[in-house]
Amino acid sequence: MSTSTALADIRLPDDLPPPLPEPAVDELRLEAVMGALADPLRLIIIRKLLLESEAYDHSCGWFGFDRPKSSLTHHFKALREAGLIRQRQYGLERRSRVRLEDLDARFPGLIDLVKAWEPAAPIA
Amino acid sequence: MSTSTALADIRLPDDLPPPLPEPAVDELRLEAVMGALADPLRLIIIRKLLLESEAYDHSCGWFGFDRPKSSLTHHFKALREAGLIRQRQYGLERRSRVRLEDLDARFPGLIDLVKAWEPAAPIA
DNA sequence: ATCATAGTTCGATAAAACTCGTACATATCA
DNA sequence: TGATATGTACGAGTTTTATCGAACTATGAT
Repeated sequence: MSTSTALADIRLPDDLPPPLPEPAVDELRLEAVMGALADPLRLIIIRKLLLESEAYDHSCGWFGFDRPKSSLTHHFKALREAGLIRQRQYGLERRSRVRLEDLDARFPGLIDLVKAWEPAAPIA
Repeated sequence: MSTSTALADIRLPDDLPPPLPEPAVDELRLEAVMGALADPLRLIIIRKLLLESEAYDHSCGWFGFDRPKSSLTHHFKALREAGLIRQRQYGLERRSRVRLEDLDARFPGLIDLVKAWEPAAPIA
């Protein structure tokens, strides 16, 4: 769980770009999270991040959705503002990851529901 | 878990009024369930049924919401059509219960999320 | 029969949310 | 410097959802 010393709990900037604005853990609201997951495309996004991302964050394009860019921006923003994903700017790309620890802390079991979900129909 | 004989597993009509139209277990959709739970009032309904109902089904009025009746009809219907509650007509009243077994079977862990939820503000 | 009760249905309005085109901003690379 | 790639911001059109009043239905009691 922790590294060798207690001081290791002080996280250094870690060289990562800072996350885009997002709700803090204690600001996460179940109703907002549910609302964000009420959309099939957004469920696909989260599920794909959970099942197929190998420890890397992924840009919008990685998902391969055949949708206008402005639509994708809309959905990724919805996920970020509900607290489901964290986004960081890497040069041109804005990469996303699921806020696993935060979600597990506030809503244990939620992530498993998304993992187990099967889309009704391929949505692209 | 079971009663004395195997034949007891054949459930007799049980003298209950038939449930209003509802999706079958295998028709339950996570996105629909999430959508139904994205509303604070509907979360309150489910949570109150989970925590305060002593093995009885409860009518609309039992909840004590200060809202027009047509609004309550709307929300109870939304919950029923998403598969979260089962409703039966008892004379004048239409009593509701959470579809616990069905939800546990399809979305294990979901109910616990609602149980643990705390409303941001009293909604009435 | 009359009356009150519990809830529905309909219709209108208003507020959100989704979808997408266009224009824009910025980083990377030749 | 200019071209390209990733993604945002804004705005319009469309759809969905919420809210609520008013009229209605059906049950149960007096």
